[in-house]
Amino acid sequence: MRGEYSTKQKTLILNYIKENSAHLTVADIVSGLELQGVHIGKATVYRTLERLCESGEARKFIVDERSGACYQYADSGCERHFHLKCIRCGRLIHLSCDFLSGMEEHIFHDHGFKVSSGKTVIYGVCSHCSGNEDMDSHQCECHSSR
Amino acid sequence: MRGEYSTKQKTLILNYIKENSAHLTVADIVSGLELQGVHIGKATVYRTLERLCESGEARKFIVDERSGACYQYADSGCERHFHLKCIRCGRLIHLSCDFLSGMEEHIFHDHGFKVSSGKTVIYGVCSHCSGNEDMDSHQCECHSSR
DNA sequence: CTAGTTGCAAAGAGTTTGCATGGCG
DNA sequence: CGCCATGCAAACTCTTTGCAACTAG
Repeated sequence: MRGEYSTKQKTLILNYIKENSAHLTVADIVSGLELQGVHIGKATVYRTLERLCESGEARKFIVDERSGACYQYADSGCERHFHLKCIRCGRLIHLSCDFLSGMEEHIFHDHGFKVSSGKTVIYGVCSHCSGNEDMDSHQCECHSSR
Repeated sequence: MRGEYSTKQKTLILNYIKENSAHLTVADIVSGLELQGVHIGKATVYRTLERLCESGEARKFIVDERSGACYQYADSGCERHFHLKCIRCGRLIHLSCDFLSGMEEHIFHDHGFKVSSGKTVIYGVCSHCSGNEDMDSHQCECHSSR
């Protein structure tokens, strides 16, 4: 019996992340709505996003544990393919190709692990970001320091 | 002129993560050393690990923002392996196999995306838990973290 | 001796929780 | 009206920082 109400706040939050395709932190959402004259407590935003993630309407990313989790609107087709998240620009890339489907098969058959591609996010640097920056000065991977 | 001292604490921490192939949180390291009768302040552990990551002797990754970052001794191609996280029991599985290295290559060459395998965690259900496949409401007994 | 390191505790940042009030159905 | 959701603030957790004492080179 999952009686879930559809409240004003939930609608506002969902619309906000729907209209802002970039990844948003909880703070972004709170202050963004504030600019529109809407005040929603951050606890509510956390709790609402949690429910939206459970229902698959939103997706959560952890790019850097320091700056907090990011959320993004997730449309319905996202269950079947992988997501690549650029740790530079925050862009989310939907990637569905046969190779990755094969990978899923491989992991399942050879390692006994049933991959949930909808939940999995592959982190890295997108072509846009890696091309526009000089390769020597950035260590995108092995440096979590800052 | 980066004179970096080689202190007793740094050696102890490095040895500890070297001998424990598992992923360790800062708390794990502090309490693990405590059991050996060695006391090192956690601030020191954080600072030392940061330096070890910079020098490439350790690496850091984030599985779940709630439980904190994990550190691991960096050797034997650890940059090349992925982590599988069971969404049922919370177990973390190291997966290094040629297929996945191939996947990384594929994503880079065909999609222009430089994968950061250290930051990436593949979610799904491990072989231990998949005996009772029932994604929404079931929980198997192998609960570990949190 | 000098500069890097350690330890402790306090400060930060992000997230969660307790509890009373308010709103959906 | 019952139950879920909201808001606020306090509580929590992990991590960082300030500062005095300490130590490797």
